[in-house]
Amino acid sequence: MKQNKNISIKQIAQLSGVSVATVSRVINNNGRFSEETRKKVMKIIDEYNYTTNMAAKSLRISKSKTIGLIVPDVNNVFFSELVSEIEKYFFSKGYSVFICNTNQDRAKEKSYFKSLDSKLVDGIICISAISIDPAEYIKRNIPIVFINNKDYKGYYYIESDHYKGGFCATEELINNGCKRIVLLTNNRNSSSVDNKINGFKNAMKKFNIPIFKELTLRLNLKNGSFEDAMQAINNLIDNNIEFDGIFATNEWRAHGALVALQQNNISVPDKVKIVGYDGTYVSKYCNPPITTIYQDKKSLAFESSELLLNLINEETVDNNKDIIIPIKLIKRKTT
Amino acid sequence: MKQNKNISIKQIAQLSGVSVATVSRVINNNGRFSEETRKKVMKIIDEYNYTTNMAAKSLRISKSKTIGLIVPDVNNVFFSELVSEIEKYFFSKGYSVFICNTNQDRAKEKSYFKSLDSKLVDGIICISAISIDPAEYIKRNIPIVFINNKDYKGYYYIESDHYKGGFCATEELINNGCKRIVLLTNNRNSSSVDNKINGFKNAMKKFNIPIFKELTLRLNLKNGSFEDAMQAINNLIDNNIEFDGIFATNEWRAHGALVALQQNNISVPDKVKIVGYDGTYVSKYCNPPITTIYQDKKSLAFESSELLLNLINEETVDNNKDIIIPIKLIKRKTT
DNA sequence: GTGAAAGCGCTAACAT
DNA sequence: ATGTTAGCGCTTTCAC
Repeated sequence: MKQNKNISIKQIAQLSGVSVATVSRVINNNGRFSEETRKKVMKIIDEYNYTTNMAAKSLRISKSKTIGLIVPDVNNVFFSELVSEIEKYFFSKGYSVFICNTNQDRAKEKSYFKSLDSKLVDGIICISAISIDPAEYIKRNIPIVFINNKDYKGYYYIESDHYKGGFCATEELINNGCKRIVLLTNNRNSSSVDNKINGFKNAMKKFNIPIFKELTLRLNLKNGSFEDAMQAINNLIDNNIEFDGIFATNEWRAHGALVALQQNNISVPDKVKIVGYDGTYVSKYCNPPITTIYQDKKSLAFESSELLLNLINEETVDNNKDIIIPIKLIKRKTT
Repeated sequence: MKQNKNISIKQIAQLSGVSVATVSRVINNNGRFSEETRKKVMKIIDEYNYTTNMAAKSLRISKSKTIGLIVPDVNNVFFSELVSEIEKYFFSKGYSVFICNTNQDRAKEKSYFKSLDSKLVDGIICISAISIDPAEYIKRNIPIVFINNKDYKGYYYIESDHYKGGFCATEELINNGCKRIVLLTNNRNSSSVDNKINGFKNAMKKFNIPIFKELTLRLNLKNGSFEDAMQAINNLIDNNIEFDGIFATNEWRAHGALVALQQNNISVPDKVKIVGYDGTYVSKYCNPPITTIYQDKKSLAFESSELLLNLINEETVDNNKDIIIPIKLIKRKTT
């Protein structure tokens, strides 16, 4: 490295005695240059430790080797696992990723769509429970892939088999003798929640177990899933509402429920059984570990990343716009 | 919005009957235009829902309204809390952030430095245990701020008071009667680990408690902190090495130790006391909750973000290159 | 207060 | 195989 300031193609051209076009061809390996010139040019490039100015390149080719990743909350393990897998994939392909945390805030999400568009990202992966239709905010024709969300038509989406997830979770409780099952979920209407609930309902129906209104808890997120779930279960106990099973649609809720029961000296799984959802370390390392529905985060991340990259590269893509990833039940100590 | 394709300043100029220079002045509020022209121009801008092409702007002004955030592993709560706080801060200032997960991989970190440089980020925040001196890979003169790492000279850094953290953790164990204290940490030599260890040693010295070599466990990260810590503690037990206190330098290790003890029916805190480090929900929600040293993640994130932004804006910055954030002991059920 | 024009670093069409 | 050149969209200097 001869100097600290970055060098441009123009200067490389001068230093190596060729034209800028040739330098560009060498750099991008576009052919139409001799081996000899390649060496000359590469020598200078190495010597000066040249790196391309991506702003200029992006401006010129309208691609940025950059994607946007929209996520409700990196702070939640389930999402952070997806983030790290997606980042890993795109890093390996030479892309950088903008992390866009929405905190379920529509205005923020909107603003991020605009900003990603203006920064010329080549594509977007959107993991978001409530989200908005990007079409209004993205002017350029770039691909967008949704994870666990098919609320908007016309996009590609990848999701876990939430219907089956809801069904299996419920079935597990029923198979273990539960008759009064609490559904512990949020109050959002999104395809993933809907599917879990449908699975729950159909399992209940199949085994002729009644669904009680007072046991159907659709929590409004206030203090975080854990605290809200704890409080909700405490409410049931305080009001002497009986229950012997809990299906929680994420693991913070499952864990909150578990802790509430323990604090009230209600034995798990003897008196009450619990099934959680996601398959993160929350259910794995708590005490006792919680039976859960495992979402395959690696596949979710891989399939969506690969699909997005194919769409970016305009490779022919399977016409099926919906990829469903199987879930599985992990039996542990709460059922 | 009249059309889907994005519109350029040139077209806005034509549509509003002024020059591109004037449009640019209006957009950037640079003065030297009349209120009347402002209205004319803004009307077209709104009508066509114009957004600036950041690649072009970046190229021109050599700034991108973008920062890089280098982090060992978003998947670890401690880091993800920092990430989400930093992202929130920069979003509010109109910046986007590139998430760069290094997984402690030097090559990846190197590669990210280059790529961030070539994408014209305006600054970098680096949270990284082992890291490399960025100077070699960043050609442009942009500010870089380190969190919890002062291994490289000449940069600004923000860190928790790890010396005091190590000291307080150890003191807490000693005050609770521990005589044979296990130090459970990693085998990296970084300023933050060194400081924790110094705090540990000085506390031991102050109270005249001997440090035993067989209790000084500097783990090589293999299966994750939790698993490695579990195994290390199991090793001690299997080899009949006595101990009555554990200072773990993060909470996964503290939790792993706790679980290992529980599986061996060793009562915590009766037989062995544990103090962890970081102050995430890992120590808060496990059973029993673990006494820990709390790092103020919000302050860490805020101070480093604000400092970086000031440096980017070339505002005069306190000459002190080292900001130390106080830690505190959170007493819970394991001491 | 406004406009013309240069140029940031790059690619690609066209010419040779 | 190589060079010339236009132009991506923007800001900014300079002239008026």
